[in-house]
Amino acid sequence: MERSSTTPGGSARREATRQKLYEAAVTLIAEQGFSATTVDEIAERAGVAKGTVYYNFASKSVLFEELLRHGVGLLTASLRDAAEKTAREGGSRVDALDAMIRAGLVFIDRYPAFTQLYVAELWRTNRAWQSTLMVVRQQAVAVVEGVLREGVANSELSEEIDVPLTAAALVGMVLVAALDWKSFQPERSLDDVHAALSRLLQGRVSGHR
Amino acid sequence: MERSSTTPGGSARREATRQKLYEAAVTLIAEQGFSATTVDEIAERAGVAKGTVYYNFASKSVLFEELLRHGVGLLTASLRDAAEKTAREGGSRVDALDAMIRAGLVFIDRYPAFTQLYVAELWRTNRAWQSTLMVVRQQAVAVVEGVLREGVANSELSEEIDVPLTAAALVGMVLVAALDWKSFQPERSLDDVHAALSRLLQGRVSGHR
DNA sequence: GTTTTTGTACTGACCAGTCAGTTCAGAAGA
DNA sequence: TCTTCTGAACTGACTGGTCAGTACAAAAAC
Repeated sequence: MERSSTTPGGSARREATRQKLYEAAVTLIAEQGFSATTVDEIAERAGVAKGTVYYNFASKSVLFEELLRHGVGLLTASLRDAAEKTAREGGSRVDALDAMIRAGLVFIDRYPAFTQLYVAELWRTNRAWQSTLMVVRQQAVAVVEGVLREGVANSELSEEIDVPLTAAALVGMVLVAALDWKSFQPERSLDDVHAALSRLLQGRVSGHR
Repeated sequence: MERSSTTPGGSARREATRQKLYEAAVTLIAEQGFSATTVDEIAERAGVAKGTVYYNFASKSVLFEELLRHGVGLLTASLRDAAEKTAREGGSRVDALDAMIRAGLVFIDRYPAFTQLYVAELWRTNRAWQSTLMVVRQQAVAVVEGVLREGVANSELSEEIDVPLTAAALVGMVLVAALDWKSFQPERSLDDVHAALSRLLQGRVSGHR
């Protein structure tokens, strides 16, 4: 009997196989892109037969879509956690943003391939999984937007800021800086990178003022 | 007689054909990715025969590499212009950064497909044109780094900033915000977007201080 | 008369998806 | 405990289609 959808229930064995396939697919697709990655490669890297891929997923693109959902789920949860923890501990909204920057960096540090793949596919148009991507993007950005809005509401942040645009810009700042970090100067520490971005967030770039 | 390398010289007619091919390729690859775009499609969209593609470029990936070089050349020139113009008019380095943000937005506004494609390919590893990308990326980021360094040198900017990382973060901020603008709220004006990013750059996000 | 483009046809490699058959893990019976 | 049975999970050779790149003769363009 086949399943092949977003099935939470499933034997332990099956779940393990799916996990192996996710891991194989994420690195290969990050390196080469979706179309340049063959199902045979994914199966080989995961150490299973090609048929197993199709036993577990309806198609190559379904595998990819579920991979996306899975990964962004992790990211969103981690951002939300960071924001809530800050709030619980009585931090300001700017502190929450800062904590989210760090959470983003930690995520990218742990799952660089996923991040790479996400960025590469996010702005493509005319692709099968377009709608999935939109949903999934909105989930992540919405967390940032939420904190910005709260900050504006309690006038901790200027009410002139453009919430959606600023949220996108912040996400972009972290994303690109982190990918650069991983690609071009991987020896640096997370704290280092975090400090640099924090400074930018809090406008401590200019010398005086 | 064949040519098919980075040939600056070439008849006007040939140059026109190449231009048509660039334009066709850039939109198709931005939408679908490199591997999912066929040479037949590119030829058809450009309104030329398939043989013409191979008369003008050695292969599909050579066409793509030259496209990259061509596009980033335009961007780099435009950033440099903005920085120099500001300097000539006696603006500060922060003004120069602001002008470069605007130049970046103008570029993305004019060549959204190229930008999309560039972002999608930049962090891929294991691809044929990897080295081309590295060179080309460095060209663009170097312009921003240059201005930051000058700012630090004349202590207009804090000497604690991390130049390469901050440059990457700024580029990312503009890139992602602009792609979001184009993809999700294209009705907004360039000035609007510029104002939001400018505010972020100058730390005018917090309400007080 | 030389360069560039056209159009069509072709080849050979590659690849997503299929399917008939095999293995496995654990339940039911002895 | 050991055997048999069952359905879920997995296998890998195979198929049909797609596509990069080639070939080339004839026509435009310069």
